[in-house]
Amino acid sequence: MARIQPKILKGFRDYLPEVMVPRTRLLRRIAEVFERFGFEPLDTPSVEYAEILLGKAGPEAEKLFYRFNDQGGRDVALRYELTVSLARVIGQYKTDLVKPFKRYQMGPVWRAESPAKGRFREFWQCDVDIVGTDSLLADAECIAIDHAVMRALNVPNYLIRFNNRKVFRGLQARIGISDSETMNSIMRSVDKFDKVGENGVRKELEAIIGNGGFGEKGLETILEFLKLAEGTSDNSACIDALEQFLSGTEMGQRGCAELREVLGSAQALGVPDDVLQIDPTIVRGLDYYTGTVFETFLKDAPQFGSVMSGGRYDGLIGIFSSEEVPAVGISVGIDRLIAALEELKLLPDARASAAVLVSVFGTETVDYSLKIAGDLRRAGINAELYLDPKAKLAKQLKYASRKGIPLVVIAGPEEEKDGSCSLRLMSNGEQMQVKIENLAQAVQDNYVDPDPNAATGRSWDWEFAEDMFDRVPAVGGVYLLRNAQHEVLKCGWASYGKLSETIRESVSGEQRAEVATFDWYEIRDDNLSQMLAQFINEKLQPKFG
RNA sequence: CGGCCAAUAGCUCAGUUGGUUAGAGCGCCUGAUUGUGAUUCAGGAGGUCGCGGGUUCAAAUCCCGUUUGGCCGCCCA
Repeated sequence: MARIQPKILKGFRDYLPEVMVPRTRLLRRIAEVFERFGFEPLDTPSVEYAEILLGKAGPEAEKLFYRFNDQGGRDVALRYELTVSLARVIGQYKTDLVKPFKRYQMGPVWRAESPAKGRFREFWQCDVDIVGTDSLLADAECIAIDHAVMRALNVPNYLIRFNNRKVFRGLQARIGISDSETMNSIMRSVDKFDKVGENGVRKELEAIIGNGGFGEKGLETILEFLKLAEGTSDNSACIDALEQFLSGTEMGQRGCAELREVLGSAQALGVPDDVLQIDPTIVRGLDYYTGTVFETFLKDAPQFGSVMSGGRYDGLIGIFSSEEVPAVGISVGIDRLIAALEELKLLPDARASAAVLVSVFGTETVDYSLKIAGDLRRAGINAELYLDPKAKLAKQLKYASRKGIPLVVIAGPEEEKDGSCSLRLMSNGEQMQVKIENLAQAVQDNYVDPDPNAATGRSWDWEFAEDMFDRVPAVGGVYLLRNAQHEVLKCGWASYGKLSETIRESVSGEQRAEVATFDWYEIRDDNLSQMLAQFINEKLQPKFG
């Protein structure tokens, strides 16, 4: 009988464990941020009635659906994106949902288009939306979420460029275009500004002129408008310039007022000014955005395009409801983001779930190894047991090495005799003898989580450098500053969430040169933190008091 | 959908006027006096040369068809 060839469909992918481990960590971290902002998860079926999913998709988009008849002859399709299902949920459970409805949803979507580099037929979307409020605070929250996600993933040098569609509508009024179809194609062209540059946009616009709607003068006005923000990093000056340019158009004035309000709220939420940039060339290619729009770029990897983007779309969610439902949301381009982080070497290189492999020396000592593995697991440590007691030790070590498990417990008859075991560090081959009652502690002390974002609750010997502070999780507790000789210079404490900034602000300019490293310990009780810091200061009498 | 290119071991590929039993590197498995991995040495497994047809004494090699993959364009973001 002929063997069936193992193969997968074009445009579909396997996620092997080595890519799945960092991927799920990343997704989990993003979900944590969403939940920190009070969003709940939602999931919906991947197959729905075609009439629902097709929604208001035009005949062009319809071709891109995986659509078929099920065994009962129903006309169904695989979901094309997540927003339509959200709209259906809003319409279907209207009275049950608390408004504004805040949900996040991560899952695969399917598009029957031709696969290309970075474009697949099955890929993940990761959406977070606020439905049912037109408050601009929601828009500002979205920008704050964007910023928080980038922070949580440890991304350096990102820029959130944002704009407001109403500003563009003001421009439309200014030029005197009334046809919204023309305006949509103009926006699609402008959206390519980054990719094709000013001249590319000019060419595209010239092509549109042929179809009527606006003339040479309008084209120059558009290009002039697009360059308003060029060279300035001062956002409020930028808004002023836009406002002046669009004076006399009601929509333009409203757009600028919204921009100003969202910017102010985002700043008040703690988004620093230098990651935010007003940019009139950001319009998003999709037709349905109505207000705030934004995109996020990595300055160190701009070729990947926007890794996270979103905006307000007040007309879309209401298609299954009787009234209009305002909404604002973000979509994380998870595949792009992973590709970009990989390029920048920012992906945790964790390949194994296990922190430690418990090897099995031989059939006589199996139960001893089983006990050790059980103890480690009860202590909350991810421990893998080698499953073949007859395998040579060399083979077991090789197994750990190939899987990227950093620690191996070796427990033969010699160790069993005195209730100990050997703990081997695969990174350098070092081995230590440990009593089994101390093993869990020893594993914890020697396990370096490959994910730099993992909040371990305590950490030692962090280099006292500017970029490290951002990696201290938002917790409270006690910290120690040390000099190059590892002597304690200062001990302090921070209340919940303030650890990072407290450490940063704890030394004066001249003291700073002396500080080499710092340690921190998470403590959830401020009183306890304070007492502990006081106690340490009394005991050690550190130089900086 | 249109154009160009490719398809030989798990992976990357060599194999040239058609000629014995199709090769290399990497990877994988086993071993090098029995308690130590990613280095070294020895050995081993693994291929109907994408599939179908044709030309020929003889095809991985030449011809036709077909399928799959890649790049460009169209489309989509």
